[in-house]
Amino acid sequence: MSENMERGRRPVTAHDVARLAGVSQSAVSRTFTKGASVSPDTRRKVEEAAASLGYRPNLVARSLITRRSNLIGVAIPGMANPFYARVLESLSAAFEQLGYRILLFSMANNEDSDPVLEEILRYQVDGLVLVSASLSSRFAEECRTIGLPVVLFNRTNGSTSVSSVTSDNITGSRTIARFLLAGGHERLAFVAGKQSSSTNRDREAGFNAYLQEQGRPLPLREVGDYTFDGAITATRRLLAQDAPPDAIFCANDLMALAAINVCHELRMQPGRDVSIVGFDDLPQGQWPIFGLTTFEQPLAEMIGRAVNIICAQLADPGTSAIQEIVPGRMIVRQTARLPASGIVEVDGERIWQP
Amino acid sequence: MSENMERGRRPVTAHDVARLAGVSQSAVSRTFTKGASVSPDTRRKVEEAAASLGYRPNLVARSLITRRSNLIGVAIPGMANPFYARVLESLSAAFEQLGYRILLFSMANNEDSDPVLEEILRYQVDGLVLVSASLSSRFAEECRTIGLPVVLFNRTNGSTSVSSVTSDNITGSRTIARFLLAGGHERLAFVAGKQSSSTNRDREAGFNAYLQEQGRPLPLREVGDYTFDGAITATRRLLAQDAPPDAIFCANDLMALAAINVCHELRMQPGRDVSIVGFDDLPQGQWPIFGLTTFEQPLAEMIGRAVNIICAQLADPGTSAIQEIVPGRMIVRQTARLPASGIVEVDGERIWQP
DNA sequence: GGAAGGTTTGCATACGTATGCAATTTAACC
DNA sequence: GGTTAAATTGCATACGTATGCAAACCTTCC
Repeated sequence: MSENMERGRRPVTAHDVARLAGVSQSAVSRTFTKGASVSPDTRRKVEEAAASLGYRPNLVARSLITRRSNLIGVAIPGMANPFYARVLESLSAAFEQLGYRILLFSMANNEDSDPVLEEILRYQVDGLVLVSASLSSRFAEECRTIGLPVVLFNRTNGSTSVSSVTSDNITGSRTIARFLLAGGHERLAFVAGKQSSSTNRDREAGFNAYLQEQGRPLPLREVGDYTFDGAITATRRLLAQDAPPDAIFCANDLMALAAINVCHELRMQPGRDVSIVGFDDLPQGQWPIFGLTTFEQPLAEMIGRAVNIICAQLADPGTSAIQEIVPGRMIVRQTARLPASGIVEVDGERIWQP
Repeated sequence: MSENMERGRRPVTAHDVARLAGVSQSAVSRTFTKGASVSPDTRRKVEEAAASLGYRPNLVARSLITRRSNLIGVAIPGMANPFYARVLESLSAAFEQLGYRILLFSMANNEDSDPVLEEILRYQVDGLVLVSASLSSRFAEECRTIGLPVVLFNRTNGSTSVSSVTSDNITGSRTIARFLLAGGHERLAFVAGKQSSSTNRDREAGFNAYLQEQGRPLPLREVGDYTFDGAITATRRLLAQDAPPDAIFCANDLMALAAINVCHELRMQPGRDVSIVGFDDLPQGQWPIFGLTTFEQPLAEMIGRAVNIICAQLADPGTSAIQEIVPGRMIVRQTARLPASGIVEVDGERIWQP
């Protein structure tokens, strides 16, 4: 109780505890290792000694032995988009539940991610979640070699050799196209996200595919880069045209909120003067002032799948890669004119089911 | 190039590289340790061998020796409040610049933080940033004993023995009170944040103190708990009164945005029918649809100070604790009626300087 | 060419814990 | 009480790297 009070003292180790408790270091280790064999008597002695010295097991040393760090590396783009903030929070909560901690890596905007990954791997993380980032085939191979579970979140890779979890972007955007046509819109526009992202590719493809199937022309198109400011500019351009669109599908909610802001500037009312639809279902979109009509990305479900994939691979490194595509729902609020039919209410949300 | 290709192979170690390169393990270590003494020749040999084997230094083993993990523990509340998302992102960016990584700990809503800290310390983090969390004196003492740099961010502790960085909440809220009175408001209201937080205490104290000094009655008061939903309820109650307030000071921006949403519901226009003021200066407040008048928390500056405190203590554990209070500015936009004078424009922002 | 000084290298050990193994103690049972 | 099985314990070693130390090497200068 007294000798550990000086500043900068050498940290208390299992040996110190063992000495004080009159047992071996192994005994100390075993009392702190769940499932090990210790008699109630020694356990008590050890725990008392540990408490009196303020002993705390050194997880770094433990990791070196067990080859498990209990860390999950998470690479995530900036948190300017609230969607990513939610992803991180949910991931953190889910993994903490399982006894894992999050080692955070911010990916400065979609630069090459390889150097960052190189760094991550040195930390001996037990698993890796790449949010909206891609994985070079070299690293995919590398991770498989060392048996490191990896999952791409909200992004797919070309190859099927790496696991991924996405929402059903194609069906979602097809549904949006169908919803807008059913609502009697004539002149559609699409505000694209980052051109390099798989989500944008899929959302644009699904949207355009449905329009073409219905013999409609392709939508007007601007690029908002998945950012608020980008979408402000894009929407202004769209609405300043001689023949402006009567409906705008923004490839994510953040951009849709920007579009609503532009409407506000122009004294236009979303849902009456022009329809705005997003993709994500952010909490902000539910705010009364926005009331955003959007296609849901079921975050909780997606997180659950991602965690399961990691756990499965952790339990058996031989588990093969899997591409999960989680279906979502069309959430109807006030920013888009409604179709004549198909609106149902499901646990507090209005859903469109064609 | 060939033997590391099988799945689940034992990871490549410095010994393997040494053997292939025909040097000692020490030489390998030294080539990967910046500032160590290696001849160009052996360095080349080692680097070639390392590349061909795909060697990656094991930072866990290194940490065990050097007693530095290059990890900074960050404990942060949920990210429903965008302010925290920004804090995390900025912290991460700042520390990555210095070669540190963030180990993330979500604090489920203000439960006792001690068990979480207990856990953090086992990971041998080099520093600790507690965002809006307090530190029991027991742990403060503990951290000092083991020489672990700690800084409270956006919260102060009672004691001066632990470092903290906050914005100037008292001056800020005094300024808001003065601003509202100068704008001719008669009937003020305050929407409080979490009662247990030091920021809320200070903001309420400063606001009330100025009113009292001016011989004004205390404001109406509701509690919003720093949450959007809480502030929705609080604002509705305030505005439903027989004699509703003509100005509402919400203790943070998130609640102010909620208040604006309530105004929208009630067909009231903020800045004309009622004034709304926040505290934070979130990016969302700058959105055209909100145009929130607020008192700034200068995030970049605050992050810089926090990082500096950690670094100073890292360099010299004897460095004494310091309480940093960073001044902010009153940012004037559209949600509050303006005083007759004192508005100036500073790099694109309109500031009120009484 | 040789001495002095600097640079590079390998050996051995340490970091703090987990764990296989053998020895010992305890429990169980007839 | 004696035998067998089970539970507990300590010893010794391993994890992968960094580093003090002394030996080996190279450079420089007279």
